[in-house]
Amino acid sequence: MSVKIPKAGEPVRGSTSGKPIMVLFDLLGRRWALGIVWNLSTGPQTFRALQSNCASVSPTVLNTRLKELRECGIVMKGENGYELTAEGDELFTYLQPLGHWSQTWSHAAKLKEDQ
Amino acid sequence: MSVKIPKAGEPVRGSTSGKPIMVLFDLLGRRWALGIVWNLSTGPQTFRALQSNCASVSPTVLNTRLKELRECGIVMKGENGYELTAEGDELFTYLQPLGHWSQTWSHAAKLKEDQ
DNA sequence: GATATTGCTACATATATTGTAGCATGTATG
DNA sequence: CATACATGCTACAATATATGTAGCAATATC
Repeated sequence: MSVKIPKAGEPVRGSTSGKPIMVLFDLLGRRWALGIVWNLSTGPQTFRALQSNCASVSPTVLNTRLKELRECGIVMKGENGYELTAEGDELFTYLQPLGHWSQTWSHAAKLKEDQ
Repeated sequence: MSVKIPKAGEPVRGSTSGKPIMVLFDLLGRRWALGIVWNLSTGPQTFRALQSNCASVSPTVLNTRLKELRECGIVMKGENGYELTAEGDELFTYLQPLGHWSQTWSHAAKLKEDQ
């Protein structure tokens, strides 16, 4: 069974629009996809390194995600293992602000929980 | 069976760190979560409206996602259906640039495919 | 009080993810 | 050369999640 990889301009999992943003969301809305991009932002990593940084990801899924991300031009295989492409790097710059936001969000969530 | 909802500061699905960004990624890395936030950014929507905007989402999953997003303070129920909270709105402002980026990305992917 | 719309729940089926084992290849070490 | 270790996977069973369809209860509309 081959993995369905979202292609630009093509419908994705039921979305008949094929809107690029929905294609992207479909890709990133798979387990560990965001985490992989995030982890690779600090530089190339071997398969095993990624595996231990993405805590509980199974090699099966890691490999599947890496395949998908490679086919979509976000990740590539280099000398030192897997790394972000120029595009992947650009994507990361848009993801990065979420790091800071998530902290304030998490803080707010905690306060609410403590009430 | 209750849905495990990521809580700030708590470990998530095997990630023992509980880093906020990983908590957020765990939440957003579930099917349709990103799409729901995106769709709600234009204003409140009824359950059924959301359902038809998120093409193939099943009511089961839509309801599960909405519950999760509500518990995490990103979505709330208002007079006119579901809508983003102030925090959700803020999250969206960080997501928004991805809309434009996804278009150039999709374009690049197409060119590559055509070679 | 009949009809329509909305917000779901139920449930069977299909798909995705996890967790563990382990193999093939490459490189370093005796 | 042998053997030991790391790396990049694949296989596969068990479990969790998502889809698709049906339909029900509650409210609004005629």
